[in-house]
Amino acid sequence: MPDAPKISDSEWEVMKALWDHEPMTAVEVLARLPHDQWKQKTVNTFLVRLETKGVITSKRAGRANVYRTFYTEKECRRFEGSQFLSKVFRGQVAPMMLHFIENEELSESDIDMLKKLLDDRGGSNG
Amino acid sequence: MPDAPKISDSEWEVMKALWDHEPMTAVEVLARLPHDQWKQKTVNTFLVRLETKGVITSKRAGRANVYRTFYTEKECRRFEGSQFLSKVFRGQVAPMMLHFIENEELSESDIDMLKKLLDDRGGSNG
DNA sequence: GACAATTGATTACAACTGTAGTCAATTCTG
DNA sequence: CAGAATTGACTACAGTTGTAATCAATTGTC
Repeated sequence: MPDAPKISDSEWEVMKALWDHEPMTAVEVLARLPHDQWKQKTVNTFLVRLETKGVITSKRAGRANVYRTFYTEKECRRFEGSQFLSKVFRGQVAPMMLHFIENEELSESDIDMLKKLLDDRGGSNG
Repeated sequence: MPDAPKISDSEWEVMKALWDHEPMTAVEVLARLPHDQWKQKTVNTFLVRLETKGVITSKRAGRANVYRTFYTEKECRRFEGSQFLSKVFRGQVAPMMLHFIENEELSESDIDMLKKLLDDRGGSNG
């Protein structure tokens, strides 16, 4: 998978809607987004831009365009994740993990799950 | 601490240099950045913009402006981190952690450290 | 003191983003 | 078929970002 192009904040919202229910028309995408977040035309613009960037594709079906994603959410997360890691945490994974452990809410079961995952990845304090 | 304003990718590079060695003049900031990344004038622009945004401050010292940060790296990480989390991982911390565990390099000692941290946060699989 | 060097202030300019509106073609509807 | 409704295409326009150059003031240098 080649590097996904840069997806803006608003475009990410559209992408998440699309990943959840693709394929969709522009009207359907709007309906899937939080109410009153954008006008229909705004969503249209985002879809056009995303297609221009090569992140989604479209096909005419009757009167409307039907859109579907070209990259998976996982792929885009990989791209954005490594960008974020290097920009904000200087590429240092452990400090980043520490940050999130300290700053975000983790349930007991989240913690258990993560510990199990870390066990699978090795280390000796399991 | 109020919410830090949005810091762009390039501005983050400047901020990291500043956090490491503040206070600095524009010339010193450039010297601290990876060689040939930007021209002096470009770095100047970033510093001006960061000050306009209220992320750094400056004081005239002789012929040059001396800059220092207004927000700590930790504060900015909190802001960017939660933005990233909600944008890319829909606010779900555990899937995000899982993603990084699966996609980024973690040394044995990183893993041990993280497990200890998780132990301190609770959970039963310690 | 005249000229050179330094450095901030101001200006430039295109691409990307957020947020739509207008125009025009297509398609229902009666 | 004529008018209404739908929907894509195109256009708009300001703010942000990347990337500097020019202009002007200040400060060394001989």
